[in-house]
Amino acid sequence: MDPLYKPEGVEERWARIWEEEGLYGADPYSDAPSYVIAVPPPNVTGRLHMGHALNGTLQDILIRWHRMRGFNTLWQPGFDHAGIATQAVVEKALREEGTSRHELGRELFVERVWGWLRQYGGEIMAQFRRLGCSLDYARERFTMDDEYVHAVMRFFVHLHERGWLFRDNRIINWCTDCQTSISDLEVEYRELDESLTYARYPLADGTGSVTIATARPATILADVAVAVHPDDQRYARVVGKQAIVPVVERRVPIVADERVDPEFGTGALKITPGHDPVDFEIGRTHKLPELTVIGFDGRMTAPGFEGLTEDEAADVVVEWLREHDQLEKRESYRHSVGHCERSGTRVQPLISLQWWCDMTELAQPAIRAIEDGRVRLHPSVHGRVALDWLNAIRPWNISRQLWWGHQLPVWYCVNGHVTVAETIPSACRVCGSHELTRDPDVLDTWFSSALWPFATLGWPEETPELRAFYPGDVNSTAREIIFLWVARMLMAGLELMGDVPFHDVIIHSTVLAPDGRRMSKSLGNGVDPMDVIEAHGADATRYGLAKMSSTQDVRFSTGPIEEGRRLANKLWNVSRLILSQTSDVEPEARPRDVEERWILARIDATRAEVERDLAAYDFAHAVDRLYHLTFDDFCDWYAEAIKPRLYEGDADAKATALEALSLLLRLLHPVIPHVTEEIWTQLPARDTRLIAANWPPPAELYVADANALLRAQEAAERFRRSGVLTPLGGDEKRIFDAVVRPERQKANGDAAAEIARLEGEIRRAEGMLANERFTAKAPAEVVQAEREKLERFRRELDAIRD
RNA sequence: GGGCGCGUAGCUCAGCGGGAGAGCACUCGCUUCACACGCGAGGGGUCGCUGGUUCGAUCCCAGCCGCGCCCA
Repeated sequence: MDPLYKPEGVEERWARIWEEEGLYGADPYSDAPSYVIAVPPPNVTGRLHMGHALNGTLQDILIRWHRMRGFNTLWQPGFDHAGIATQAVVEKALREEGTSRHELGRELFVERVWGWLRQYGGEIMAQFRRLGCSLDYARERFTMDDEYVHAVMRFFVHLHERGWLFRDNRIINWCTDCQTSISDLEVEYRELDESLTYARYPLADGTGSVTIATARPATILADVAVAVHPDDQRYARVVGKQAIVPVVERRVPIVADERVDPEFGTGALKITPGHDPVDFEIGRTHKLPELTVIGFDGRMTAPGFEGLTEDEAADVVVEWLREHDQLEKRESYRHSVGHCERSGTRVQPLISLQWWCDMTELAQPAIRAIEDGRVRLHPSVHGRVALDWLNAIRPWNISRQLWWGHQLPVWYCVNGHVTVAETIPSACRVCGSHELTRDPDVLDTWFSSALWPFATLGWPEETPELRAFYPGDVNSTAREIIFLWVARMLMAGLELMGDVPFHDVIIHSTVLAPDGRRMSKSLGNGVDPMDVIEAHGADATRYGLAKMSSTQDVRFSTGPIEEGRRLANKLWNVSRLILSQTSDVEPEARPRDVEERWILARIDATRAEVERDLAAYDFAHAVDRLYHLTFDDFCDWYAEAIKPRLYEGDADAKATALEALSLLLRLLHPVIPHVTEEIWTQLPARDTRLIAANWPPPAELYVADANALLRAQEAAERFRRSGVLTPLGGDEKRIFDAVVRPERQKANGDAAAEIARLEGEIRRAEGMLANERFTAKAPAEVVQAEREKLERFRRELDAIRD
């Protein structure tokens, strides 16, 4: 064994062996209790980013831990087809070839996408392998697999039969760049500095005018009303009258509606249902017409304005207002404006004929599941966020104007009837017409991901997998995915399977860039986890990421990763020490001396603490405990203390050391699997791979009397600090001599400093105890503890002075 | 605009009602036969600010100042 642990090669080798030996595989026929995590399906075109690496690490720690505890674990791998992202990638490639999807036509285009995916897709699973993630790779699923498509079609038909799907012209978020609608959750808001235009709308009866404020003057052309708040006294007299829209000179009603914010602008709101979501709602309430003046290319369609950009049209409108003395003022205005998160293009709210899913009934069981704790979010604050969203849930626009994805199982006949069917129908359900046209749209990607926890198991077929592995246990994901995935998986699972898809949802921290901002491609501040693995090893990366997981967002730093690397190296070296001296024995706990009972007790206590941490999904603390167990307890004290006996050839000490090491390796394995497996291989008498070894059971036998250890440690500290040798006897002295080796060490401080330190402590304790209000009001045990500390410091001081 | 969260050692972060912690960085001492990716010791903090509650506040409450995220 090399004195320096080098992960290169070792890690790849173990990852390969574990997978080849089938140790990642789940068994649907096993009698053991199952433990199931479905990986949040990464985008098939994506590459591993820090969020994936962190999430993969946490899930793998849980999976490996449960596997060692005897659970039949399934970590379900696979991909999401990522409609817009994948289509965009392939379209870009086509553009570079000088062609386009429209030139190819739909069928050829879809073939191209498959071809592209065969060549470049799915990279992430290889990266997960490199990280040591023990997904059951043989079970990889893709949301575009035939079986999966079947599940999606079934889901659509099911929702349709329930009466929750409808087709309607409603306002949507249109991306003029992607040429598709996008859901509310795909819109990101950005602050923009623009201007607010105040325009006077004359009253039709000639009794004056109403001034409105708008950030988008071009949409005046599509105004169909003016609205004011019903309680707004300023406008009470005009409600019910008519106003004349500038430029187009349209007479429109002035209505009262509570959704108008009296504080905004003048308190009078122009209503443009065709181009604003709130106006759309108000328009529907008041049964107003829905006019559109902007097309799907973002250009004006209004008569006389055709082809102009919105800004150009705005200039014309404002100029008209100025000429007609109806422009009151323009002022600068900062507001947040929706942009397509994919393309960055400003979202164009438009009215479009789309398929929608009414979510109200789907949401109710999900709300109850969260409320009654069948699904728990960690940290729990996210449960409330999810509930807020579910309680205010809105119809979901599920159709996308794309070619890549699940084409809607909807056919229209020449007579305008709609047929919804899982498989291609031969005739219209209503009139029997054979002239059917399939709806060209595809489903929102999240529509299919909602089925992930059970469609991957074969639903709607009743497979052994579905019986064995549903419901699952944990869903681990990033905060921004709560609504996109977690809530929708929950709703779909409850609706189709009658049970929650998982019981615990871990919302992990966001790993920020070192500069404290979010890692982003456009900022170029991202850290590639594969570079980190390359530089420090997968084990170190896993350790570091677990350490950086938290309820809070954490800036990425290499510190914790390097800590993991040192841990691996430390473990490697203490293993070298023990293995080099113990080739003639087998691991067995035969503790004879106090330090042996002590380390076994420490290992067991840490086991219990780590179990508590992991059960609470507190990975950072679990990992921290393991670090200190290894460095401080195992290496600094235990290994040093038993060295003399190892060198003497004490068979009991050797056997116990091997056993202690074997326990330590098991505790560390879920976090740093490669190095622990590599060392494990060299242990004598192992009958299994470490990945499949049993997690140490509670060992209450070794509740050790640690006083001798404690006194030796205190004496060591004092000696090193002050040069003062504390009189010790028996085990205390033996341990002290073995670990400290005072004959070879120079003390650093001096006795005077140690005396001063103790005197300070005594003054502090005396001061507290002299305070009558403290002794009278503080709990008795606190006061008592303080008295005992005082006595101890006095005793120590006396000992030094002697 | 609504909601949530964060400001603790030079850096990254724990702690969240009874003596301010870890890792890194820094200083000093160690060619100690597992490890210099090591061992030992040490310096370094009015725990964002201002009030309040309490015998006691980094921790609880209120306000303020910075920073961030989510939702509209």
